[in-house]
Amino acid sequence: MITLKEIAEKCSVSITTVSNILNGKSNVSEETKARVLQVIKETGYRPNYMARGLRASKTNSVGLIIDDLMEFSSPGIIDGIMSYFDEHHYKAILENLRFYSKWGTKWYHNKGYEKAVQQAIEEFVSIKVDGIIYVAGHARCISCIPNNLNIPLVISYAFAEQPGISSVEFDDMKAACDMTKNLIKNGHKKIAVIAGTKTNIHTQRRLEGYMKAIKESNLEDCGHLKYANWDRESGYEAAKELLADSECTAVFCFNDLMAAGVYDYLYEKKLIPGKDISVAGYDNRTMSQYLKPTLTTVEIPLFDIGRKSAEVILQQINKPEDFEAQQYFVQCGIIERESVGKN
Amino acid sequence: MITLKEIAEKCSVSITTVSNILNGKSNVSEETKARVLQVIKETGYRPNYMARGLRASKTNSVGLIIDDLMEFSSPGIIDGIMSYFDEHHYKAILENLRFYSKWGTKWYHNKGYEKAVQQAIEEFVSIKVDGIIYVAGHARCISCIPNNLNIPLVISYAFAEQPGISSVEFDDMKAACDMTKNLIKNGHKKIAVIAGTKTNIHTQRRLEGYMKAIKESNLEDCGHLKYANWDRESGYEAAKELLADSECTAVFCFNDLMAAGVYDYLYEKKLIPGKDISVAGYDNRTMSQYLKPTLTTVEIPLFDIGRKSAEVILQQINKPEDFEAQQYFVQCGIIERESVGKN
DNA sequence: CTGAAAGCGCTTACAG
DNA sequence: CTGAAAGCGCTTACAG
Repeated sequence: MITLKEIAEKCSVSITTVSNILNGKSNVSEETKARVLQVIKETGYRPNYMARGLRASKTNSVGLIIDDLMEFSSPGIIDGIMSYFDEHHYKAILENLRFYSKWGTKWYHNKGYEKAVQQAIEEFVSIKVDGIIYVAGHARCISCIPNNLNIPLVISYAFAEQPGISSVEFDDMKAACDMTKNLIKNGHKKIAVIAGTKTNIHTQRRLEGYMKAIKESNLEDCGHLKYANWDRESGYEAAKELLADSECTAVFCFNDLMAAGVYDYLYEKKLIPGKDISVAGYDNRTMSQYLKPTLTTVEIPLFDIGRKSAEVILQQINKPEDFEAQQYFVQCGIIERESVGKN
Repeated sequence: MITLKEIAEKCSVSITTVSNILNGKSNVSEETKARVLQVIKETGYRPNYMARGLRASKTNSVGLIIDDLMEFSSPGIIDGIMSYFDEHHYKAILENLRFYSKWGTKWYHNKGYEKAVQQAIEEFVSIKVDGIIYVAGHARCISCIPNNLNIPLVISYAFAEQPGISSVEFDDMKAACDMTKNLIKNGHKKIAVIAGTKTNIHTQRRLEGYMKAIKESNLEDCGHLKYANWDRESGYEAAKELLADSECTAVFCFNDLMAAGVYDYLYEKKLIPGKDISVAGYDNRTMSQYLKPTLTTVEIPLFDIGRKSAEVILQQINKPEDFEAQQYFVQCGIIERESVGKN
């Protein structure tokens, strides 16, 4: 591997000069600059990242802490982050905590997870990343970020308990409100809800959005609400209890998986989604367009959440003087497909 | 950040001694060792990664080059890699090439992609990773790895043209053979095939496996074969042409997406998969269990491919003397669901 | 505009 | 068993 020193020798200048050129300092004559740049190009010289990092304590890398890479939201967010990093020449170092794989769907009830996050942060501090993005597996208030952290950190897909830490989420409440209004616009007045787990923040925000839409449309909440636990089976069970003999003409499921469970129930009853009863989902998972009929759902802007997170962390790294912690919200879209019909 | 030097001062020993203890050298008395370890623990000292890397030119990190993180196979493979790295205290640095996003589904016909891969390799060499894993987006013979590469590299999900580079893939041929035999075991003698694109290696290997099963079962190839391009629409079109008035009782689709297209066609014709005609898929994508009836398919062991790739690269890094390039094949499983019935 | 020198925090022969 | 010293490849005041 060719070094700065060798470049300097080849050009008969000092290593200081070469370093200055590499770092875009203006105090070098055009003539030497051109000559040195030429040699650098010819030799294919690339600066030693470690040496630069050690000396300047700036590594152009940020650590990504991922609750679980296999969670449906993770790859999209990371993709967004990396597309931004690529453009700005930053590298991402991955720490995949694998919480779902290790501890099942209820991992966040296991307080051990907080220690794992803290260890990951420590690890990244030790390897001297310039900043950290914590990509959460689901929305929640995160309280395990050390208070004395002296390195930029932003939370993606969740938010921090303490002030001073930026986060970027999607506008859950607004999207639920929009979807409910979409249902109402289609003539539905009694809309059942299959929510997620009761204490979950997604559930709370979506419920709030639903209520807002009902209220703003001068309707009354029909009270047909069931809490379920986000999976297909629980959606099926909830549908069974909720739709058996209600007068609801539509069901709003707080995720696509539970909507699939509703489909299972309707299928059994020989009822057709979008015709006999309208069904709306949330998440726009890939499977939602393979359901028959296709599922009307809320699209979560994962890529944009990632991009924004990357933008925010690089701003905090490179312009710390302008930094001010904020909670950012990215807007969702409504994907209209076949499962919602006119009433 | 506390340094080695400070630890040494606190313990009144030399930094050499502390370094030796940290690196598990045996030439230190138990007494000093215990004392120093105690202080290290108390202070929460963590070695500076950059300094260690610079001096020892060993970073305990490997670069992951990903064709496209959004490809369905990528997260599972990466998850497997990282689970192994976690156990062995290695870090992964991600380079997401985003080929599908940038250049569409035909990116590998665009020779520019090879340059991007080479740049990514160069970049990783420059930042001094200990090794590189190239996670391909689909199986193929990769010919753009520099010959004079003096850093371990293994290919995951594809293989290298030149000798000397290990790869780990899944046993595509065997799985296709197994699935075909599964169909035959269910009494099907005329099995149509909806293959992928003609020159694709997955297509070739799966076709080979299909033929092998036909031959070993003393059946004759019914000749009902259509090449399609892996997506749902092409599966639909192929089904239309292939199943219109053939005597085939089963269709083997070379991926789940095309199988979904077959479902679309059958749905139109009011035919039921698994009853009127059997359908088999390949990939075990999430959506395959949301199709109705659920799809019988081949499960690709993504996690295991990742684990194995990680194992192979660490072996090559840490025991270069034992290294011998090999092409590894991980076995797939058959997921039997509802879309294949008795004939 | 240019360069000599110190130093980032470690590891590694080497001497004792 | 212990430590002084060189050096990994850079950046950064500082002097000229």
